[in-house]
Amino acid sequence: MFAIVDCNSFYCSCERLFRPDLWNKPVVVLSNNDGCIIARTDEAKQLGVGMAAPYYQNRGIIEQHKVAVFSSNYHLYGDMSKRVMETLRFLTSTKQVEVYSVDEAFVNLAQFQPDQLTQLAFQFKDTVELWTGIKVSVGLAPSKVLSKVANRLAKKDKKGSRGVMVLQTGEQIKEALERTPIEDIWGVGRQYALKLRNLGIDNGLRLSTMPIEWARKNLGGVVGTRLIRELNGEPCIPMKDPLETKKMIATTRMFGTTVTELKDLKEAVATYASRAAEKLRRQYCAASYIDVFLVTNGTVNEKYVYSPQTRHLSTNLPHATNNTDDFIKYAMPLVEQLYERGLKYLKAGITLGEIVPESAIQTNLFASTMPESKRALMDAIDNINFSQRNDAIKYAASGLTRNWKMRQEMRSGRFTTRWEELPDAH
DNA sequence: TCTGGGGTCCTAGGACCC
DNA sequence: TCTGGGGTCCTAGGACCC
Repeated sequence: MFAIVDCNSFYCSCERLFRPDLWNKPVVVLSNNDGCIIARTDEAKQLGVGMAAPYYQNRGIIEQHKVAVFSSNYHLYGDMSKRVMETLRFLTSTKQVEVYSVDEAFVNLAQFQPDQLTQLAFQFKDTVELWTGIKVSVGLAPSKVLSKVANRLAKKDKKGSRGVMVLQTGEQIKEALERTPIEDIWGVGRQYALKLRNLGIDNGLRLSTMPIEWARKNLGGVVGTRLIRELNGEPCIPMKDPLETKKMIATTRMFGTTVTELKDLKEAVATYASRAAEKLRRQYCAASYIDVFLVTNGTVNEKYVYSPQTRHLSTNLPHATNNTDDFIKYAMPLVEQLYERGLKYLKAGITLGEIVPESAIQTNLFASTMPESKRALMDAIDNINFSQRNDAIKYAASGLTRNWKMRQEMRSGRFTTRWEELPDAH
């Protein structure tokens, strides 16, 4: 059996922790650059605020109903997420918890008896809420896909289910699948939902009765066959090893305003390279492949139409590294080659690939390896930047003025990770 | 003019997830 | 005027090998 524990409107719940006056009031959180709505509470949902919808399209409703609006505050959400995950590990064991995303985790329950499960599910919920203040929904079932089905139903009917749904018997599973529209099945996205609906397959139960071979042909091969099996209670998606490292690391951002100058693009990419290198060092890895991309949108002379175009270039480094200045050194020429005067730039990003453990860096005979002192310097920069403020120390290539920097006009305090932003108690 | 039957590795792109 | 920022897995097709 598997459990999925999912935080309710996670980003909004984090904001409410420090704003008790917003309890039971509509709240939304915006994406970087304050572009889209990426989290909303039930109250905001009921007002008709769309998910992942551009902010400006919902501005009318938001202002009319005095919905509280926050820019995203990833320091706060990241820290609260850690606390939730630690609680789950405490209740089971480190090895059985798979952090699936910032606000949800799978828990492998193989070690528990069937008659303990319902009580355990409530224990997860009550303990997380007591220790962190974050409300969660819990779904339990024989496979990961079914646990997601259970979780969704628990969330939909918070009063009736008290936030917990356990699917153990065939009857329970059947009924739950019948109540789940096809597009709400984990693994069925927009394309497949359309295809399935056209075939008259409109809920989870119908999909579960389709032949495996049909799924292989029509739902993405192996992925489709796994989905059908999971719906039938056969676990096919294993728990992920928490020690596995990422295969690629990317840092990309929209610009706060339209960028046209090469200098600004280079500053932005240098900044993203620093950030990506930090992520790499945090998992004790090194990379030898860089891909830089720019997204353009028409020319400076044309009138504005939203039709973004991506261009990218990559290069292989002579040896794997996790040193920020190596990445900047190799990324800058790529930016220069990609740049074309007269275009408007919306967004840029960098992806690092060919990732290997730091300990296994294959050094090129002719390239000098990173000396000890260099790694110590990187560690020092990371520590200062984490404990003080971001970019307290940065590379000159990242620029000082940063015209392109994203907007974050409504961000709350970093209450749990910055001493100077600790909330006052009155 | 015609012309086997395997393999491997790589890239691009689709589809999905949060 | 205005549309996020990450990731994963899989397949198809081309190039190349013997």
